[in-house]
Order: sequence, then C-alpha cells, then structure tokens
Amino acid sequence: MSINDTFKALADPTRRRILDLLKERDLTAGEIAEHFDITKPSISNHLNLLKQAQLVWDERKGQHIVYSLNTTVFQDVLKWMMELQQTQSKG
Amino acid sequence: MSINDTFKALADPTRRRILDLLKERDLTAGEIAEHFDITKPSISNHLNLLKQAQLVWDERKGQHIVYSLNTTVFQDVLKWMMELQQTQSKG
DNA sequence: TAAATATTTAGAAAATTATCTAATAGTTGA
DNA sequence: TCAACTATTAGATAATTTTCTAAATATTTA
Repeated sequence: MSINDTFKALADPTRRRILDLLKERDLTAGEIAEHFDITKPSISNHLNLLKQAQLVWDERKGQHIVYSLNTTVFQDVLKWMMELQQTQSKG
Repeated sequence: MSINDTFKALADPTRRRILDLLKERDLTAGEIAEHFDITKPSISNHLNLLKQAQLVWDERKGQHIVYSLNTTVFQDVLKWMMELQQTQSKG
C-alpha cells in the first residue's frame, strides 16, 4: 500500500515479467506459473507481493484465480520521479 | 547499467532518500551520511549501488567526493511503465 | 614526510527475500 | 461425499542484501 511496497515489488525481474504477461491479458495463477522455471508456491508468493502492492487484482473464477494488471499505482512512482527531475539544475 | 539495476537501486528507502537529498543540491559523501543513523561505510555502499545504476555521478574535489543526481536513467523506467499502461483494457 | 581529514574497501554478521517440499483449502463433477 | 484439480499456506533452507568494525587509500596542510 505504500510507495515502498511498490518499489520493492518492482525490484524483482520475475515480478516485472509477470506484469508484462498480464499486460496482454488476464491470466490464472497456473497460466502465469507455466512461464517460469520456479515452483507454483514461489510464483504464488510473488503474486501475493504484487497484490499487496496493488499492482495486480485477483478474482476467483471457479477453481481458478484470475490475476489482472493494475497500473494506477504507477501514479505515485511517476510523481516521485517527476519531482526529482523538477529541481535539477547543473553547474 | 540495466533496468534491473535501476529498479533494485530504487527499491531501498535509504537510497531513495539520498536521491531526494541530492535533488536540492550536490552533496559530499560525508554530508549525505550526516542525514542517516547508519555508518559511513554503509552509506558508501548505498552510494556505490546508486552509482552503478547511474542514478548519481561522483566527482572528487580535494578531500571530498561530491555526489550529484542523474535522472536520465528514469527514461527506461518511464518507458517500461508506459508500455504496461498502453495495452490495458478491462472487461 | 607525518598528521589530520574524508572516503572507500574488506570481510564478517545480521536481516531480509526467494525458493523449495509438504500439507492445507476451495471448487467441480461424478 | 469423494476424487481430481487449482491454488495457497506453513515451515525450512538457500541466496541476497544490509550493516557493522577494522583497515586501507587519497588528499591536504604543517
């Protein structure tokens, strides 16, 4: 929920790749796991971190849990980066 | 030098605060360290990670080493985030 | 060149994060 | 209700990152 959670979530390449996959379309946990060489529990952990950071939503559909991308959180990251760029003046 | 280095560098709150400090003006390693409760070697390590990610430049001036902010690397991060937002369409 | 100051490097310990296996929980359909 | 399927949780281990102390390097000035 904090910007720290967002940055931490984005710091891992597996998690960024999950977001890249979800860019194309919503996917179940199993479909996501298929793309990686690590175990499902490990993917589940990554999904949980992304969820805590609100970078994804999850919704149960029958046996499956469908994950979808949420980029609204990027606003805070963008704001922070913009503010850093503002004041910059080199000597 | 990779986007992974950038995200990893930004994932730590101490390092983000260092960037915030450098937004105002260039600072020596010692001046930066004064703002934190951790030791100078630890700050030095953080500065090194920021340097590897090219988020800061360093320049020796006499006894001091002056650090300055470099936000050009943000372009890659922005691009990645923009691309994620593009294709998004909810059902 | 020696002392004082600023900073980094080296190496180890502590803390955090990622991953695994085994077990548990929810859903469907016979 | 039970078997099959999907996914998560629990708990342990492995890997990485952060932090520390002690030592080393670089610069300035006497």
